[in-house]
Amino acid sequence: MSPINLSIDCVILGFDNDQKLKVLLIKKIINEKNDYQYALPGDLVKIDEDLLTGAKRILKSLTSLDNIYLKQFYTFGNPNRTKEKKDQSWLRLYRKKPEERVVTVGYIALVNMEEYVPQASSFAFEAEWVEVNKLSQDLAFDHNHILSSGIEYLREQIDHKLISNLLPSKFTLSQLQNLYEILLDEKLDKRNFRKNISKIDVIKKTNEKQEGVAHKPAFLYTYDKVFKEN
Amino acid sequence: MSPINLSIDCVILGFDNDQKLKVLLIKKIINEKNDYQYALPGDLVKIDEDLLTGAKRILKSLTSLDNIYLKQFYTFGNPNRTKEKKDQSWLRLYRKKPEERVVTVGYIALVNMEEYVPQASSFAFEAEWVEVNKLSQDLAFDHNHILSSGIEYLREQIDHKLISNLLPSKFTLSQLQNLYEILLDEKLDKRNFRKNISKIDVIKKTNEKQEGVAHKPAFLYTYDKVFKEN
DNA sequence: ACAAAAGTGTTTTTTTTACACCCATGA
DNA sequence: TCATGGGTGTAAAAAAAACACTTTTGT
Repeated sequence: MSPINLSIDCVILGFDNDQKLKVLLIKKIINEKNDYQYALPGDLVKIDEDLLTGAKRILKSLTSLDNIYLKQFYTFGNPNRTKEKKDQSWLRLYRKKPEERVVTVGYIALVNMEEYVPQASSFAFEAEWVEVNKLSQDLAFDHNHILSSGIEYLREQIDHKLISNLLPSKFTLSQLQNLYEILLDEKLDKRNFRKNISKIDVIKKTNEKQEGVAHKPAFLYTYDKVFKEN
Repeated sequence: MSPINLSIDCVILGFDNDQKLKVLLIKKIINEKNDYQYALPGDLVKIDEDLLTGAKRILKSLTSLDNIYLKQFYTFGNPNRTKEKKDQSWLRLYRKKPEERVVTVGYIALVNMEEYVPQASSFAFEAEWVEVNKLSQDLAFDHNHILSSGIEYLREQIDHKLISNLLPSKFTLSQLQNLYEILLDEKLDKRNFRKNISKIDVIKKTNEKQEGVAHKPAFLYTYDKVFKEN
């Protein structure tokens, strides 16, 4: 039985105040003419590394993002997922055995685009935020499918560990509501939203307020320290 | 980079009318003295087989269970998950490279113990239903952990595809309620339960009734045909 | 003084829970 | 006729949804 390669692909979703959900993609050179292809940051797992450790290493090596909370969401094992013509060129350049099957484990994270600024390295010659809604249907391998599975996973049950990673350490309730609205893709009522948030005991109000805004400054909130550390 | 082996492990939960949740385990011979070890049915994925196809093949080859709806729930990749002493003996007997790392994808199913009667084959010399609550803490590899993850996954959101596989094609609402109570491990109110079920549009009442029972016969219900086929 | 976002409570509607008796059958 | 599980509705409580005005700041 010949070997199956194992890789990890990271769905990194970014958010800033422009109301658009973005995904972090890398550009990969696929031939000597410097043609490129967009892909999720991903690579092979090392022989002795835990999957989560691998996910963090790969993400850092391709985009320099570090200290990100990543969560496994699904494993993609279609035997033909790397066999399409569009993908062979890159595989032949970078993989010792480009014809071999690759099963990939999907990890997801949310990050604050202002706090985490990606810098391409390794075989990524660029790392770029792309608006999810404007995404063309031609990512590498089955990455369009992996991306939509990741987003779907996220919407199914909002995960405060993921969210707390995205937000700055102190944030306003409007920022949080904004994020929910983008993730859920629906408008929420401000008063009801605040009632609900007040029931979440890992979110705490601080005494601090926004500064330098041309309106009534909002109180800042934070995720419980213990919660963030686990 | 030396290869990573990929396997699949199946958490098959069984249910009959004795009110106990059971898991299907196989017995594996671990040495020449015929000592054995309990394990979840699982084996290596073939080089060119889809994960779901592999899960079905492996389950069938070890227990002869066929035509089971299986669902992927998590991938377990701790590099030491097969490295414990207790597991080396079996690995040396059956695996070409017993020292190599194995990442395993967990699949889960629910089956009707009366309809699906396991028969051991391949390296399983027995296939046996074991009550989950009475399970000793010494399954092969990290299978205790995989089993509890599977059960937790199931409880988090009841999946009617899994449930419809478990139940006979026609069932009473008491059978269904019984199943919910075992899965959720709590008593449910009969009237409220029926109100809720009536809102699930893939569950349909038939005109048929139970026969040969020493009490008022219950109407039989069924999952929508289209639903079962997808 | 004005523009901009912050903050705050009450009523209505919907959903969920609690609860008890008669019915049809086989033994 | 008795034991067994089947089947049904309503009221109370809890949760969710709808809704508008005043406040604080910078310009």
